[in-house]
Amino acid sequence: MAARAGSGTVVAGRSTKDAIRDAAVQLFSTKGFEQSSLREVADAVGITKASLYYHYASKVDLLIAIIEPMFDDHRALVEKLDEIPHSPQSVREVLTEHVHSMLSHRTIGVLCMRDTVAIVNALGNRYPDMMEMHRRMCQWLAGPGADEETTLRAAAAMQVLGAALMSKESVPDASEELIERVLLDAALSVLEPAR
Amino acid sequence: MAARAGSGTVVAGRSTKDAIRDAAVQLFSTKGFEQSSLREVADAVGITKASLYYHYASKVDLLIAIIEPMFDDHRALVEKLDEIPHSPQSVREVLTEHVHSMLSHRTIGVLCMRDTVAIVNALGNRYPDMMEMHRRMCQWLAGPGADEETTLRAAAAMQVLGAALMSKESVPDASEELIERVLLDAALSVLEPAR
DNA sequence: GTCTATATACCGATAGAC
DNA sequence: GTCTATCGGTATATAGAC
Repeated sequence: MAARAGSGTVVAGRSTKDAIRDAAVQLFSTKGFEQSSLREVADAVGITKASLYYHYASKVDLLIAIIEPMFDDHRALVEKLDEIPHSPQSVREVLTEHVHSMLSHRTIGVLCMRDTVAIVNALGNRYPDMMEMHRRMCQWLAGPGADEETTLRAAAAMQVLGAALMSKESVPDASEELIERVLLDAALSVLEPAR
Repeated sequence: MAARAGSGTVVAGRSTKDAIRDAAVQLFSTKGFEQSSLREVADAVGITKASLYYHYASKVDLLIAIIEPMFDDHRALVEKLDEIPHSPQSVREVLTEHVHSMLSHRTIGVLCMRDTVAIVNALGNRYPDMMEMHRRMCQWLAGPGADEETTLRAAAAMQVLGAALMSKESVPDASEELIERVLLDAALSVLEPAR
């Protein structure tokens, strides 16, 4: 597939399939998954809806292509947790890995954070463990036998790391190193009880 | 179904209009605003879609009836900020008022947090300042002339307070007093640079 | 206030020509 | 790979009887 002139907008080196995914990320992030029609995605790419279906079998398949890499990273981390003993050091390591993983998926961050219901609705059947993963992460973070305050602090710490997914909006020019350092420190301080 | 004097039919002390709103909150929170049809809302109440339109002029009007109280509280706080000088004490007071306000709207918390894009899309024209309010709050919290780290810490602190809106999921049985105390302390610790 | 019935529009998805 | 054309379904919203 080479670059084309006229109404075609395919850039050399980037396949139509990738262009569709990128346009969909942009659209889904601003308008939401359900609020965006495949006709709008196709228009943004410069093709028709029928052509889009040549590359993706369904709207959900397109969403999966967008979400799956981040989802796989998150699952890989969560499934390790059972074998990691809960200690101040391991907490720091797990949080570091998590915030690092989130930063590497920043482009789809807003989509994940602000359109969660639609995504869960669309992918809930395909990934039944989707909801449980966040819960397991919070639970491990709180530690065994955690009381209500500790559980709440763990949930709040996860919220802090969620700020990484929206850092393109809040601090667009900040380096990943700064974001990782600051959010890790912030999350750790949330986990500590009042001084 | 006992009719009462004046306008409005009352079922067990609750008007049909209120019943519609409550059913919509429940449905929108679990399925999302756009994924929920007015037919589903009407079915949950036990009326038809056409009857629902007698009480609410449109789907967006129904959403407004749900969201507006929280939105008004938030705006009232944000519009005071210009006159509040930035000090450790005023930061604590503003955060306290904000988390208190959020806790009082916990029933629509999940809807606001997990379906933001759909809500902004539906109400964006009606409330143009919706997006800006969060930004102004973050900016005030960071203080005048804030650098990137401080700005990021302010955004993360706001994320922590957002945990209040999902506390029904994370710590269903916790008291409002506990949640308010813990999240306020957590948010304040996020704002402080590394020790 | 609630109903039945319907207008109108757009959606996801498919068929088949080129 | 991309197109035109269309199917079947469902959505919001309305009209008018009771």
